[in-house]
Amino acid sequence: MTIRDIAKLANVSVATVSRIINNSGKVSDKTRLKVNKIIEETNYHPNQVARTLYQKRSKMIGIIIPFAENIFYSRIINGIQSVLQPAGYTCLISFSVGSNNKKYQAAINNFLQNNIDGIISSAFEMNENICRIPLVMYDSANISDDIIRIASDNAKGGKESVKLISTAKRAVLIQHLPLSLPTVKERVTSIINELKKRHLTYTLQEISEHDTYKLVAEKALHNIQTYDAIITINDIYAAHILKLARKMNLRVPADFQLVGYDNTEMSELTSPTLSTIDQQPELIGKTAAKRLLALIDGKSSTENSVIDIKTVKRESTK
Amino acid sequence: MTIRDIAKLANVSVATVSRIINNSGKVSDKTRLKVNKIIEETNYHPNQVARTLYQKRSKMIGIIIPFAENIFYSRIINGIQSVLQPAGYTCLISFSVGSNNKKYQAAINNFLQNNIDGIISSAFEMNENICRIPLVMYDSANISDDIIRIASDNAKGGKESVKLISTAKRAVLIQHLPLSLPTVKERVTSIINELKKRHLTYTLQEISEHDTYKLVAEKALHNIQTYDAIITINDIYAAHILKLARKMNLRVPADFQLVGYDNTEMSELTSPTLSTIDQQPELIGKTAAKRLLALIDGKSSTENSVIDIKTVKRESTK
DNA sequence: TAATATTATGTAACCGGTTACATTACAATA
DNA sequence: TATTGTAATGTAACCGGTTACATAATATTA
Repeated sequence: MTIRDIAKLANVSVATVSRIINNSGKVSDKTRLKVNKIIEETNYHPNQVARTLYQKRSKMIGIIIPFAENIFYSRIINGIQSVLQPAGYTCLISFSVGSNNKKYQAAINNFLQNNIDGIISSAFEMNENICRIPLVMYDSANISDDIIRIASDNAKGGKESVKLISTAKRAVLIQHLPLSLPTVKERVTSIINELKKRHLTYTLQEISEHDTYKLVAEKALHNIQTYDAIITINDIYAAHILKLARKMNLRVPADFQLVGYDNTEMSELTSPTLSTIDQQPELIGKTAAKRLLALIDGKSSTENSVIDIKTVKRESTK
Repeated sequence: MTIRDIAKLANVSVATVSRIINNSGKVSDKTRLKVNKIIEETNYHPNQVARTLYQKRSKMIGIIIPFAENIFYSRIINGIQSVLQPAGYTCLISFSVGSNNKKYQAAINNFLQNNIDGIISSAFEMNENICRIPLVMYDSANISDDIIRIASDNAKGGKESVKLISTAKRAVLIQHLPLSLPTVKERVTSIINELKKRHLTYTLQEISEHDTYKLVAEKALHNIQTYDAIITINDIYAAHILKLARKMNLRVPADFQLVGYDNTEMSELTSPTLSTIDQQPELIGKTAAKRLLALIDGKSSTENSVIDIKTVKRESTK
């Protein structure tokens, strides 16, 4: 069933049918009624592909997600979708791109070949093809002033982590992923500043993404008698530290305080429950989508959006 | 940059360029080299939309996901993507469809309008439009013999749950979502069969999706002195029960045994760690994608795929 | 060398929409 | 009534690919 079939059935031209479908141009009420009735009866739905070909607008947004199995990104997607779907947009998603540049380029090319209207992407390589279409980045570095970046308030997140364990007397252990990751850099810098301001000493311990949770927990507790508190990478790492601490008969927060990150489901299920920082990923996603839609409609500034974090005080800190 | 531009630059016809791009028909080596060089130099990529319009094959698969924030579905997506992406397919995903039939229909219509090549969907309403395109279902009822269904071995999952707590002397409490959900029905039926076979008594307790975790935990432990074991809905519910049990000074598995489902990250982080059943969602996703590709290529039978489960024995059972 | 088969290339229609422009119908005005 | 303006509708080109069919070039065979 095509627009020409409808036109024939209604004894009008394709232009008239198109006008009715799109509510554009002048059409008499009589004709509109007649055509709409036939559209209804035949359950006709215009083909989006044909539309896209001519208009170069696909009503599709390309989304790049580094890791599919990470709940943080799932929540971001949830936020994105909650804005895009009511606006009539569909999501073309490339998962598990990780930091694989080849996969990244393949995903972008695929988007471009499908006349995508815009891209929401995490960390990302510059490419002249991309810059021509609306782009919003999340969870990545501040690459250039021309590119909108949606990021959690990592500085505040770091500062609030320190506040949670501010009663520490001895040194604080900071576990972190490589500082080459911009979000990590921001957070750790802020943690250090706040510790210094409070005249607390600290030790940095860099963790590789390839280290097992178990190993990271062992590293955390190896010299635990030296420390009063651990600020670790996120809730999962924190939960593994708690597990090992239990085995070692260490009490939290009596022997040491512990701070996670992300406020995942498990952070309120551990014993003790975890103090943590909520990045509000749904809000990150929503904001990214809103900014992108504004950009597509040509009415957006290029300033970045910083998403507020929420401090969640629970039992693992004093 | 279009195929006509390339043809002009290379002094050949569009047909020749098309043949070269698609490796179809006869082309002399000389011409092929000349054209490929220009394609390379201009970084030309054929437009997928135009292709799709003519061929009615979009190289896109529509995926319906009920809940974006559920890690179980994230893992299924991961599995799907790991098969589809190397095969050159892109995923058009509708998240958070839940059991909202309106959203469901909208998603399907959107897929059809985009000339999608196939659909991977969870629970789903019949619709004459859909049946015309390749479809694979997961996590849903066995609607009809014509539709391929990929499902976890719920019967085995139920049976293994019982085996985990088989030392129980008193009754077993079974918490479950409404039996109108086909997967729930299968599992609970199997649990009951296995309990009967072992001459164990039991109580069924139906839980609503809208009940809070806290409430469900309270319901679970309300008459706990009556029970020796609880088989609950999944790991999250189980973890909440553990949390409340701790508060009530109940020991697990000494006072009662507890079985979760899904083998989520948190199941090895609780104290005690949770015995659970792994549905292997990545495998479900992979299988669904493979079956769909076979169906698209017209070389698939309509028989269902049952995905094996893995029993994970941990500390919450004896 | 002419006839024929084979290979290489080109032309134009097609996919199913949108829209610039042309045309027709009808109402308003002189 | 003739003229002009406006509303309604129609025609055909266009988007950027693919492919059936036609034609040209070259190789093979008699």
